[in-house]
Amino acid sequence: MTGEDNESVVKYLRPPGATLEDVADAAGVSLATASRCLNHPDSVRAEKRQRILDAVERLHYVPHGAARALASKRTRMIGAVLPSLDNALFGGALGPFQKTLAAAGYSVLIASSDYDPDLERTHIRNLLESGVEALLLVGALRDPAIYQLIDAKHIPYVLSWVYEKDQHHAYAGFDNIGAAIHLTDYLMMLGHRRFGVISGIIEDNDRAQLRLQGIRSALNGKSLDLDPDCVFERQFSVEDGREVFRLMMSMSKPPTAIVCGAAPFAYGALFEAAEMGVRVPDAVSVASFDDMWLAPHISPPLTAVRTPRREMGEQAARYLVAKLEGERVALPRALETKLIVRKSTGPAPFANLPGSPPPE
Amino acid sequence: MTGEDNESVVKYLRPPGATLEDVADAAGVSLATASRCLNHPDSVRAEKRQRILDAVERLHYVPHGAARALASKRTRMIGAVLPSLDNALFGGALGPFQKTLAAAGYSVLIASSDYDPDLERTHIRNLLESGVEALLLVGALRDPAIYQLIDAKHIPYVLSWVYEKDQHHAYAGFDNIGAAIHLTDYLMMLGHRRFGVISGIIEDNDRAQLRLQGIRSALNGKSLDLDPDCVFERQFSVEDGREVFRLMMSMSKPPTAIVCGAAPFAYGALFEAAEMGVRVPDAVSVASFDDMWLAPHISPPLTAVRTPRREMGEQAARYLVAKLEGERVALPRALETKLIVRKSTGPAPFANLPGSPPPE
DNA sequence: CTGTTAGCGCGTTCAT
DNA sequence: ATGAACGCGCTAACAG
Repeated sequence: MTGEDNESVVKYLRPPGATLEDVADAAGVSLATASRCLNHPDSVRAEKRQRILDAVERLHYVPHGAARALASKRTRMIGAVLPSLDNALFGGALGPFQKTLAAAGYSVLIASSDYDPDLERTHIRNLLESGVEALLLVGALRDPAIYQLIDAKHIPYVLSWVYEKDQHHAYAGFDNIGAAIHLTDYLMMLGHRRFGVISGIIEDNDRAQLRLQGIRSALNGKSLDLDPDCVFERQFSVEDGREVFRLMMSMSKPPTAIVCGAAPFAYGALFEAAEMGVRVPDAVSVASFDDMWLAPHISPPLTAVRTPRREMGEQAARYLVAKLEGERVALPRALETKLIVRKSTGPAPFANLPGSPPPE
Repeated sequence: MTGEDNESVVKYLRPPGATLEDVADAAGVSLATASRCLNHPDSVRAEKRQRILDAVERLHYVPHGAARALASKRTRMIGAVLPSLDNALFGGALGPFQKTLAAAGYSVLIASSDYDPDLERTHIRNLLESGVEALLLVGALRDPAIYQLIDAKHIPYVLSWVYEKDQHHAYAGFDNIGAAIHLTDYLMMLGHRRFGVISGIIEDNDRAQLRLQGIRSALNGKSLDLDPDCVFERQFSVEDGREVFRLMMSMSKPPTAIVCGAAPFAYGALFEAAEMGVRVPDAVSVASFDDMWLAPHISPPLTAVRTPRREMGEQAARYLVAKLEGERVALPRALETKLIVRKSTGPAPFANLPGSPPPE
């Protein structure tokens, strides 16, 4: 790429901006006093304080974060590694997370893992090196070595999008299994017995695993099984939703209810249904995780599980701040999901009423 | 504390985490050599290098970012202040931005301004204090004092989402006026003469200003005027899009073409049209900025201007990295927008062919 | 190639 | 209330 000739290596050097010492000199006080003035204003006589503040203003003094961090052992930075930044899903948590932290005086360093465990590990490491005082991660499933790495630094972290009752981690999340069971139960109550599932890629994604597990569990509870042929694993995309829907409808015995592990799948299914002339929910019901802004507007309006994205971001932020401020805080509790029933789900075709067994 | 052999007493007092000195000791080399080993591996004899790397491994050594930053004057952090993180719009640039930077060894500190200039100023200041080596901002319109602040630090920055030919700033953006003109011209070519506009809040938002300006300019080019009563300024939301659409349709002389400054407005308009039974594009055409994933799927598929979000993120990242690496780089060129014509736009009702004046 | 040394800019004891 | 001095952990000359 660029030349290796050592003498022409251009380095980035920050031209010396004003330092606290400059400010101190300009104000005719000692470095120590200037420092106090900025960090503990009350411990400095008003008169000098004014002089110092004036100098700060005049010299356009900006504190040097690294120096401050080194001396105080505080960076006031918090890291967040999310699977993706490109969509509204994780942004829905990241925004509030950042906002809450900013209000408390913290900055946030972000990185996206692209659903790649190795990339995530790398980013976590880098964030740790950058000196983040805490971490926000998504999901709990990762190499234990990563947790060791974090623990070795003794920094607090929160796992979002999942929740376990154990004490191993702090969670700012919800019960994926429970939500999936709830959704599936609702569908079964409508008479559905044959289910189709469009899931995200299971590997390395515990949210997807848990949701699938919940669906199976609910089915088993009614002595039903999830036909493996009816479970499709795809990358999150509308197109894949469309494709899988088409696939399902072409089966000899299509499912009467389709559960989508994420919103794009459901949108795709609904769009494809409209295009194919398949009536939803008359011919087939479609339900989804992640109630997003589009859900109430799409046709038919989508029945979906609201995942508490804003709440996760805020709760995670509050928890971490409390931890960092040294407060004794309890582990956050599970956040609620809510099944929002709209028009994309209805009674199973030929459904018997609840109570009478399905025809078989 | 019992059984402390004198050797470990010192360490005991130290904060968690091995330091480079510990590594050096453990490897039986000097601090300097250990440092070199990590930063310029080739300048250390293979044998010692191995010993050092082993020690690093064994002690779980993690470099101390702040210390490194202080000594090297490099933080390898880049800041980004976006109006919002909650939606896919800015995420569409942020993701690629972060990815590109990560590949080059940089981390990104983010903050959302919520379209609030004061908040933005605060965040920029904080990022500067945090030691970011460069900045990504959205739009060019802000208090000159902010640019002075940034310039005082001599750090490079890029303005995204807008583009000007001047040399004052580096842009990773596109020509909002040109895109708006192009879109409006297209609509006029279809015979439209009476336009409605749903714009974002103009104040402090130059993208919105520019787009409106472009629409006006195109109209003026055909000796037409934009009726002030047909211009609505709203917060970006589907609901506002719906509301404004309803308002417009209830006018005595409704516009035959609606230009939306952002996607949510267009979605809202289309949803509301469907609900009201207003036929698009037969009764009214709807077009929008920001071609997003939904555009091709919504009904009718939305005619929209594709804004180069990914490209902006990548170009901004590449430019900043090049700058920071000391390369002589030209200011980035304007990125292309593209009008994607779909089914939401069509000939104006009762339209005369291009050339013959509209009935009046 | 390697070790010694001098800071980087600031917070924080200590004295006063 | 204030100042002098030390050191945070590391990089980058500078010698050897």
